[in-house]
Amino acid sequence: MVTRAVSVRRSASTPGDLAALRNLTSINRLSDEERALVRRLCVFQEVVPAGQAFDPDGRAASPRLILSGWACRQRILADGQRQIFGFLLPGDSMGLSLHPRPLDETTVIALTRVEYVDALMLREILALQDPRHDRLRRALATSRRYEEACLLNHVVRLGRQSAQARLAHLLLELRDRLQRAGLCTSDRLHLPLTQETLADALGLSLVHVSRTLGQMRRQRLIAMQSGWVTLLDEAYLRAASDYGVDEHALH
Amino acid sequence: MVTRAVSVRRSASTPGDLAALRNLTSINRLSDEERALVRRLCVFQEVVPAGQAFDPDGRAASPRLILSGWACRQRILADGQRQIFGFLLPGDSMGLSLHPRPLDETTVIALTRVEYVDALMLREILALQDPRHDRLRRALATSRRYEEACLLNHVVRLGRQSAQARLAHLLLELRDRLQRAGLCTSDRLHLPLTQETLADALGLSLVHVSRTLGQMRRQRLIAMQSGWVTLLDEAYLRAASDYGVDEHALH
DNA sequence: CGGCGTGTTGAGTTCAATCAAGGCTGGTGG
DNA sequence: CCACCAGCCTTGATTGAACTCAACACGCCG
Repeated sequence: MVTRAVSVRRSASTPGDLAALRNLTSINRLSDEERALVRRLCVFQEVVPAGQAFDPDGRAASPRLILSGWACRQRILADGQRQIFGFLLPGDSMGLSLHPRPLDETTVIALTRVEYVDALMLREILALQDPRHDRLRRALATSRRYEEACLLNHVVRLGRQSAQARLAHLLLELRDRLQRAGLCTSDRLHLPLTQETLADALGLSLVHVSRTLGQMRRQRLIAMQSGWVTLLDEAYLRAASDYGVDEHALH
Repeated sequence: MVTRAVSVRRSASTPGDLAALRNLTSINRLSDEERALVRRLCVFQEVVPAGQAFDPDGRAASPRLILSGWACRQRILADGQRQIFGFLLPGDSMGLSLHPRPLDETTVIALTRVEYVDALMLREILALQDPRHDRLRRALATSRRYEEACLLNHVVRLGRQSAQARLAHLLLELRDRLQRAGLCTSDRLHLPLTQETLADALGLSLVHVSRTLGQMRRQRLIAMQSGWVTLLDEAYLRAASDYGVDEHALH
């Protein structure tokens, strides 16, 4: 049970903003003005250590923009089981939608140390509908739609795919997302997730994830070392997991 | 493969509008003016026979309000398997959101004969942001949020629940939705779904759905006859499927 | 009547869960 | 420095849940 307060650290330095900017601009080129706006936000930079919940006290759910690190949306069931709905990567936002979404009500947990900026002010600025911020607003809306599209893919994985297909599909999706954010190459990604986390996302047991990954390694589909994954046979992985090229075609 | 054109029938009579109105008003009381607006829409009433796709040609996805009958959102995988994302009941809408959502891009299939109204004009009217239509707009937004909340529940079912729990959970959810719409009592609902449809929604095989339902019948948890389901032990079903009372608390 | 869609049931198989043990690594404290 | 522990990963053995294949029953309809 992670219920301690979020540790806070304000800082004028902006080490992480590049990642976030890259992600946003890869979706939709921003104006200099918007870029500067995002950069100014980094005054509100804060940090959550790994394993800790954002908004531990439940109700707050203040909007945030992730600069570095991984987080996930999850629900804990009555019997203690966990289901992960999706992952939040650098450049992703939470709670920024002007129209509240159920996704924004889910618990968010930091999987690694996460640097983020409080985006309360950003939300207020965007709510003004200033046309100068159109591109930024649209970029963030696209990002949210993308998250929802990933949720649909997640349903398909859970409902209709084998353990190996689920893993392959998720790896490809994460690779695509990281690559958009300029955070990985086409065949190699940093995956700071424990196998237990993968299991809770993919509806599998920890043990079976370990076995399946081992099997994929032996089949030379992937290679893993100290948190880095190499996709050795992307064509096969795509075919085996029914991963479409156009799945994420959003405008 | 269902690709024939949607059969169209215009009619001035409005037999189905009551259900839709009831559903909308149960979420948020409408003004007389809004009620009249919805009723006037019934000029655009049309019908799709069971098994047919809405927008068969792909790209259209015109907005609609379902008056009677059941439909589902689904995706067909490369190997022919089907995954159902959720069900659309009388009073539910599709494609009405002003901000396009991935959910609205999914294929929608009529599971029974479906009466609906084309809501293109309604969407245009709502886009005007006329404050007199505030309640209606909010009711529809709530309905969309509800759909998204159901999608999250769906993920939990698929990821972490047994066959029996999945069925129990889904039955309770459908009961709640139908009851809101004034279309069923607290313990008895009309379920016009084949077991194959249930299987494709719950990520199970047709055969296993049949077995599990039979088992639930033998355990006196439910009773079934000719498309009607009776929940004989709601308390047990709730507990066994971890179905929360407050799961659908949306404002 | 025969065919089709749907539901049921049995037998055998497969995939993934569970239980259990051990290994590796990194950190902590004696 | 080393002993110890905790967290994470791996592997084997066993169990169990759900799948597949197959046959058959039922109602409906042309």
